[in-house]
Amino acid sequence: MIRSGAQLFRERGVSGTSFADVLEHSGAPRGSVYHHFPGGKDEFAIEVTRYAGGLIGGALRGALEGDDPVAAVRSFADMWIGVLESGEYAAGCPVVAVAVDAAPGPGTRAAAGDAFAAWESDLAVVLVRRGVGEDRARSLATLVLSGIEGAIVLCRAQGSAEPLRRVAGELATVVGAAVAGSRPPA
Amino acid sequence: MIRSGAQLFRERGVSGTSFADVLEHSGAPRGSVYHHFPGGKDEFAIEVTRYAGGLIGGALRGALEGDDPVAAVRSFADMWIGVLESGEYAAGCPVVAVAVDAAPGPGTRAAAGDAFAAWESDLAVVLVRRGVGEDRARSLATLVLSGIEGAIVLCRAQGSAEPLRRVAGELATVVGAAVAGSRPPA
DNA sequence: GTCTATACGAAGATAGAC
DNA sequence: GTCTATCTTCGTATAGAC
Repeated sequence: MIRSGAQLFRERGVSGTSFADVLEHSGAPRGSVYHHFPGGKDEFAIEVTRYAGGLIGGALRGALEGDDPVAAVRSFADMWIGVLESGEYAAGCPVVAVAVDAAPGPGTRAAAGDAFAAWESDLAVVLVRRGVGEDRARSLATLVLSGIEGAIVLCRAQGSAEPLRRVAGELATVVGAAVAGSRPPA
Repeated sequence: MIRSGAQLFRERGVSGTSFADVLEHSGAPRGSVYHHFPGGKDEFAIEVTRYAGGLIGGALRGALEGDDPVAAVRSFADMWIGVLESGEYAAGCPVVAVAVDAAPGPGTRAAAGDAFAAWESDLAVVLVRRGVGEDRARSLATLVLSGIEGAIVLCRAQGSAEPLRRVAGELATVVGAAVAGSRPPA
C-alpha cells in the first residue's frame, strides 16, 4: 500500500489519491486500511513520505558513494530524467507532492521537510569532505536540491526532460568549481 | 473568483480546492460558476493558471527592468521570501501547484508549462542583452527558475525561508559570474 | 487480520425558476 | 446573470461479522 501510495502521490498528488485508488493499485485487502493506518489518510501520507524519503535518499547516497559530488549530481539528475522519460512526464517527486499539497495535516508537511533536510545533509557532508567550507557546502546542497526538484516540476509541466538536463549541467559546473576552488593548490 | 482560486491553489493545491471554497473566499454568487466556466473545474484551473502566470510574470519583468540580472534574481527571490514569511509558509507558487497536481486535464498542465516558458524567456532575454550567449542564457534562466521554485517548496516543507535565502545567494553568484565573464574585457 | 455494509459528508455538475 | 434545488458520484471513516 505504501509503495502504491508513493507512486500515486507522484502522479496525482495527495488530495488526488483516494484509498480506493491505493487499494486498486496495490491489490491490498480493503478491510486492512484502517487496521494498519488507524490515523487515516494523514497517517498514511506520513508513512508514504517517510518511505519515499528513505528510498530516494538511498539512491542519493548511492550516487554519492564515490565522494565525487559532480558525478553524484549528474547521476542523481539522470535518475530523474529516466523516471520522467519512462513515465511520459506523469510522475514527479512524491515528497514534493506532499509538500505542495496542504490537504493532510501539518505532520505530513513536516515529514516532507525532514526528507529534504536529510538529503541536503547527505550532499553537504560529501562537499565538506571534499574541502568545501561548511556554510558554502550547506548553501550549495540547498541549491542542488532546489534546482533538481524545481526542474522536475518544470519537466512535468512542459512534457520534456530539457529543463532537468540544463539544470544538471549548470549544477555540475557550479559544484565542480566549488570543489576545485577549495582544494589546496597542487 | 480567479483571484481567489489562485490564492487557494497556492495554499491547498488544485484537488484540495473546491468551488465551494472559491465561492466562500471570493464572495462570488454561487449561480455563476458554470455560467462563467462552462468547462467546469478544468477550465477554471486553466484560467487561474493563466492569470497567476501573468501576474508573477509581470513581477518578474518588473524586477528585470533595470537590465541587472543579479539584482533581478535577488528581488524576485525577496518577493517570494516576503510572501512565504507573511503567510506562515502556507502559500507557495500557484503554477507549481497546478503542475504537480494532475487531477485536472492535460490542458492545465500545459498552461503551467506555458507560464514557466514565458518566465524563462523573460530571464534569458535580459541575460543575452548583457552579453551571455543564447544557449548559456537559456540554461541559466532554467537554473534560476528551477532553483527558486524548488526552494519555495523546501521553504514550505521546512517552515523556514532559509532555503530560498541560500539559493538566492548562490544564484546571484552564478548569474553575476556569467554576466561578468561575458562582458568584453575593459 | 480481513470482510461486507454503510453512515456521513463533500464535490462536481445540471435543471429550471427568477 | 444569478438563485435554489437536486442528482450522482466519490471519499473518508466506522461498525460489526467472520
